[in-house]
Amino acid sequence: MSKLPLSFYTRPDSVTIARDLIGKHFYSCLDGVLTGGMIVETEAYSGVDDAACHAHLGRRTKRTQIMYETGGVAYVYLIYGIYSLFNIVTNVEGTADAVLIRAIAPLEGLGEMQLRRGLSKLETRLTAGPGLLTQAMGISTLHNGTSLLGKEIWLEDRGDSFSEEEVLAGPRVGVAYAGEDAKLPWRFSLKGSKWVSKAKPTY
DNA sequence: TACAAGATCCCCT
DNA sequence: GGGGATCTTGTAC
Repeated sequence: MSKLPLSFYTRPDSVTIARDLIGKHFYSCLDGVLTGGMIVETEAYSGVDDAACHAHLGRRTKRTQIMYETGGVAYVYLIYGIYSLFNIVTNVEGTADAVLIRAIAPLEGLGEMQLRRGLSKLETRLTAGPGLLTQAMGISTLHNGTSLLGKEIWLEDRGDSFSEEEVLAGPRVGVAYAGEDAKLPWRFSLKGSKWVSKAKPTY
C-alpha cells in the first residue's frame, strides 16, 4: 500500500496513465472518515488537441486554469448544476491533460458512503459513475486544485494489476460534441466488474 | 447582461 | 427506455 508518487502523474501520455489507473486505489479522508476503493473505470483527456477536453484549442478560463498546472492535483468541476466530476491533472506545467475517474469498486468506509449517497443498502448506485463516486467520497468543487500527495485525497498502489485482456478500451461517454475525437478508444474499464458505470458512449 | 448547453443521474412509465 | 432536474460556465451581443 504505497501512495502514487508525483512521477506517476507528470508522465506525458494521459491515455497510458488512464490505462494504468485501472486497479489503482482512490481514497479520501475527510471529516476524519476514510472512504474509497479500487478504480475500475477511467477516461483520458488529452489537452489542447482533444476536441472533448475543456482546454481544447488552448482555452484558458477560470475553470480550466488548473489543468495547465503540473500533474498530481485534482480538477473538480460541476456538471449539470448537480454533480461534481473528479479528474486527475497529468503531464507537466503548461500542458492541459487530465484523467476522469468514472467508477470505483468500494472498499473502505462503506457505511459513510451509503450515508452520503442516501442509500440503505449496498448497491452499484453507490460508486458506479463519475457523479456518484464523488458524492460517496465527499468530494466537491471545493477540492479543485487539491494535491493528490496530501492527506485529504490520494491514490495508492495496493498491488492489484490486470492483464490487457482484462481491461477494455472503448469510446468515451457523453462527448458526442467532440466529432471524430468522440470515437477515440480512451475510456478504460475493468472487464466483468459490476462497479463499472452503466453509461453508454454515443458511438 | 443574456442565453444555451453540459465529461450525469434519478425516477417514472 | 426516456425526460426532467438544476446552475455554472463560456461565449455572444
